[in-house]
Amino acid sequence: MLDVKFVRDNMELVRRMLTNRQSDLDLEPLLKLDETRRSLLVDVEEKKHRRNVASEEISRLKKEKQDAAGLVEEMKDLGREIKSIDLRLSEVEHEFREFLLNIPNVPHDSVPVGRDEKDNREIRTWGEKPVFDFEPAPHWEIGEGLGILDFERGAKIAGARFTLYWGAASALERALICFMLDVHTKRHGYTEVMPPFMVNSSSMTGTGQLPKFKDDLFKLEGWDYWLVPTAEVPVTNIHSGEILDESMLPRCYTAYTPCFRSEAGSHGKDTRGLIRQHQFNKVELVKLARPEDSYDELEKLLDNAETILRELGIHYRVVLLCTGDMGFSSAKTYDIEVWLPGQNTYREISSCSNFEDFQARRANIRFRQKGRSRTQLVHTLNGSGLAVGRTLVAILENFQQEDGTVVIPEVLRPYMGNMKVIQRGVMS
RNA sequence: GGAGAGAUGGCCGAGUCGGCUGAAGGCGCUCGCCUGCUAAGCGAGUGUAGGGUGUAAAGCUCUACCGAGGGUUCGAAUCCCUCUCUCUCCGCCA
Repeated sequence: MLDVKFVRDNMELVRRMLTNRQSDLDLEPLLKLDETRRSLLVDVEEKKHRRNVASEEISRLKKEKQDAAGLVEEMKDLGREIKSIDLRLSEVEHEFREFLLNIPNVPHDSVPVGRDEKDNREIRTWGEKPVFDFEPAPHWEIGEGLGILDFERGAKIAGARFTLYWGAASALERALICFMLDVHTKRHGYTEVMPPFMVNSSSMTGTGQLPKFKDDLFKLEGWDYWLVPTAEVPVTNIHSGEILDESMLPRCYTAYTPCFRSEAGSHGKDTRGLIRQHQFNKVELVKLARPEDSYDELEKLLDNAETILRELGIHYRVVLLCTGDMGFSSAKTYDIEVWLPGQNTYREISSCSNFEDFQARRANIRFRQKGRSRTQLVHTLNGSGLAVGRTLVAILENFQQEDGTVVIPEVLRPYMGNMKVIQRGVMS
């Protein structure tokens, strides 16, 4: 959520921002609502003041045993007026807030202006595409061939976009989670948390999933509970409504959670394999930082996420998203795209963003600086570190051998009872 | 699921028959004084948000907030209703 005062004072900038984001949102209604809201506020507050003064007067008169009936009558009328203005005010305020909640964040100056993913800017690459002396297979063929990924039964148990892992695949998934958490906690200094996997509407609004992206979420019938689409939601909201001490910043949290997404609007896209599932595992990195540090923290967070792929020895590239391709809440986003030889393409495996104070204003996360009386909003950041399912995909495709087996990266072997190669399993 | 107790400022904790209580008292914290050092002592200050005024900061001023929402009343932390959360006991359960 943007600050109204900022919108009011920077109309041209905000309009340009909306154009750059390919949005045709008209800001006029917002200004109108803001004006109405403030004039009602001035009116009702003045009336409340009068009432407060009169109430004291009544109390005084009564103490002195004098007649206050006239004043009481007058105040009855005033009370009715106040009530009706308050009612209108709350309607206007609600509408006003809804509008504000639907305006996307302003991209940082360093973000390239562009239409779609074709205008994203490649920042760097790491490693090289592996060379095969055979035709590399896509992961679904490898997984089914080894008997460790069972798409048919996943669909039978739940439906499309659900997969059953067997044996080495589930062990590998578990190993990846442990490995990632260990790297981030022991080497990068993050604190591990395990949050609720369902959250309420207020948390979803805090990080920006609601109200605009309701259709992408799974909601529990009869409850104000939503399945988390990413750990970003519960973890960023850990400090919602709190005022932190400056000495506590930056806060660096890492969390493993499953993620649930409806994938509405992507019918027919990535239907094969593990790329686009309704449920997948992810290790997330979340930071709360001082505004002046947040862009340095973003670079560090990005590097922390890249470390995982470097340790695994898998080729990737880092891409800076352009204005037209960025997420709604983000001010700047880097995607890490991993190389998938079986599909001859790069796929997003992590998205690292600085939201500046956009989420903090919604979730009301502030901090107090020594020597300053005003509280300030923190900056929030997050990134995948990494998407576990897609990492498993990358391992299968990058380390596959001609006989259909897959070599396990060195760093994961201690987590898998020193298994070196995934052989054909016992799916039955 | 059944029975009961509670929710007040950073923390503890008072709020009488509704009125000058944004909230006593204590602790903590900040600044100053005092003191070989430390401890103790003394003095002052110490919530958040929004609006108006101000070029801005400061300041001044108003409004709201005692779990949340609604009601009664000229006026509610205080009375009434609904909800949420916490705690205790019983039952059930991984």
